[in-house]
Amino acid sequence: MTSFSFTIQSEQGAARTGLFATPHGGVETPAFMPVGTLATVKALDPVDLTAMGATIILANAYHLHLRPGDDIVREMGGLHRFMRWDRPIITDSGGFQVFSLATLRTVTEEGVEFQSHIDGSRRFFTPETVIAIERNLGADVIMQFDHVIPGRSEEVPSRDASERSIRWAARCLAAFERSAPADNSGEDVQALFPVLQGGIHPHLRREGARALTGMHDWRGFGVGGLSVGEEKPAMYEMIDVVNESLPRDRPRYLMGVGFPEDLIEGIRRGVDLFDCVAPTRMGRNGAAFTSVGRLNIKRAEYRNDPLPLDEACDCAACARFTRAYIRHLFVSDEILGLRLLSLHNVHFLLSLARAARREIAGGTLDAWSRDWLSRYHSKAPTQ
RNA sequence: GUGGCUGUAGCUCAAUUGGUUAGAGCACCGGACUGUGGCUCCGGGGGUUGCGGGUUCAAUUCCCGUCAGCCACC
Repeated sequence: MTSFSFTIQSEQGAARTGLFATPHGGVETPAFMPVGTLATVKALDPVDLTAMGATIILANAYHLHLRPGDDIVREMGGLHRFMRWDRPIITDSGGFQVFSLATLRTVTEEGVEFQSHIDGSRRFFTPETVIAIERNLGADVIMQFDHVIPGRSEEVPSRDASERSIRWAARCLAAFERSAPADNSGEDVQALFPVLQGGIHPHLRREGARALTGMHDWRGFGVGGLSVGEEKPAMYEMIDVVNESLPRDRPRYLMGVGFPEDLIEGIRRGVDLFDCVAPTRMGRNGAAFTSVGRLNIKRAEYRNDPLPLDEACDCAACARFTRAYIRHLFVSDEILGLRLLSLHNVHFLLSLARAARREIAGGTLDAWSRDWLSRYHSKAPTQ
C-alpha cells in the first residue's frame, strides 16, 4: 500500500467504503475527522481520541501560523510530535478564514491580507506562503489556499471565488512541487488536495471539477463552500453534482460538514471524509447528539434525570455519568462538563461513520439510514 | 431613647425632581451555532415600588403613621 493510495472496498449506490493510506497509517472511509484547529481537539486528549477510534484529525494553518507559529511547530518536530498524535493529520489552509473572518481581510488576486484577530498585525497570505506554512506543520494531507464566500451567493461572486480558487490551486501545486523533499526516495510525505468551489451553482461545480481534474492527478479532492449559510437541499444537490463530476477512485472530502444527518446524507452521496466543529463546539455549549435527536443538557428537566445522555451510547461519558450530574457541571461552569459532552459528541459521529461503513459493506445502507434518520428526527430524547 | 439615611424583579441598580403599560445587567426558562470564540446571538417568564393611610386628575416620587436594615449621638 503506497502512500496516499485510495482503495475502494465496497459500494452501495453512490456510497462506498474504502481505505485511504497515509505515511501515518490508514483511514477507513467514510470517516469523520475531529477538528483540532490549534493542534488540540478542544477538551480532548489524543489518548481519548485513539480510544474512541479516531484515525485522522484536522488542524489549521492560519491559526497555527499566528500562534505559536509554524516555525515553532517545525522546530518541535512537526505537528504529529508537537501534539503527540501519531495518526494522520490534515491541515486546512486558512481559506475558510477568508469567509469566517471576512471583516478582517482584503482579497486580491495575489492573496489575502488578514488583520490578525490576536494582535491586529497585518499578515499577507498567498497560495505560496500557505504551502510554506503547511510544509512546516507537516500534516499528511494539506489543503490548497482557497476562497470561501457565503453559501447563498449569486452566480457572479460564486464564479469569481471559484475561478480564483482554481488559479490558486495551480499556484499551490507549483509551490508544493518546488518544495518537495530533495533527498527523496521518490515519494513526498505530504499530499496536496485542491478544493472545489462553485457555491450552489451546479454548472460552476462541474466546470470547476473539470478544470481541477485536468490540471493534475490529485490524490484526493476537497469540496468546499458548503454548509456556509445555504439551504440543506441545495447542499445535498451540490454533493450529488460533485459525486458525478469527480474521479471515482479518489477520496472526496466534504469540508466543514457536519451534523449527524448531514453525515448520513453525504455518505449516501459518495462523500468519504468529513470534518466539523459541531461535536466539540456544541458540546462546549451544552448540546449533545443522541440517537433520538439533539439534547440540551442545560434544560431544567434533566435536573434529576438518572439516565445517561444517550441510552444507546457506549462512550466513556454515557457509561459512567447521569444527565443530572452533567447538567450540574454545566450549570456550575465546571470544565468537566465541556469535556464530557465533547467526548460524547465526537464519539457519536465516529461511531455513526463506523456504522455507515458496516451498513455499506453489508449492502443495507438504504434501509438503515432511513430508520436512523427517522429515529433521529423523532423528537423528544426525554422520557 | 433621640436624630439621620435607605427600603423598587431572585441579586445589583434605573425611572427626565408628580405624568403612557416601572426599565437594565446578572440570574432563571427556552432556542441558535457546520474547513472552532469555553465566545456570541435570538426569544421568554418575573415587581400590590416594605406595609397602612392621606393629598392630587395622576404617587416609585409629596405628607402622616408603622415595620425592617444601617449610621451617629446619649
